[in-house]
Amino acid sequence: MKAKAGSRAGDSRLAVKKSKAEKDPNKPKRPPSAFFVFMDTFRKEYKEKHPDVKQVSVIGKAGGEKWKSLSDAEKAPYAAKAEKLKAEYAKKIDAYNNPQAGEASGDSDKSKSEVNDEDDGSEGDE
DNA sequence: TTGTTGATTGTTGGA
DNA sequence: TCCAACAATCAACAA
Repeated sequence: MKAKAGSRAGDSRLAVKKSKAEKDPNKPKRPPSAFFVFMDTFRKEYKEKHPDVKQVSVIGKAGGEKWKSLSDAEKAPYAAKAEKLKAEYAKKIDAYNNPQAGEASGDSDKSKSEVNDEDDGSEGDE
């Protein structure tokens, strides 16, 4: 799996920093994948167990190994959250691609929709 | 002082 | 269909 990682490592981030200024401020950021959602929690736990370890590289490796050791059931909650974020990202991207669509609808004053995504009621899936 | 690097995986978007 | 770019994090080092 390192085969692909090799390409990304370095080049991608380098481009990010350089082109960051050229990025569109209105463009929504990509939603964190299930792995990143897991990492958010994992980092906190790792820091508690290893307060001396502050190297993100080390935490990243540890998180990667832990992630692989997790079962689908363990990843489920993280994947579910990632999907939710992905759905919100889709809406933002749609608004970004069609900014007039939202204005034309006059949703500006009506901040309805969204929000309720927390308890949309689809929880009873399992 | 400010900016980049280091590593991880997943997801998305473009070609 | 496949590849490249980008998402968070933060100490540490370099210019």
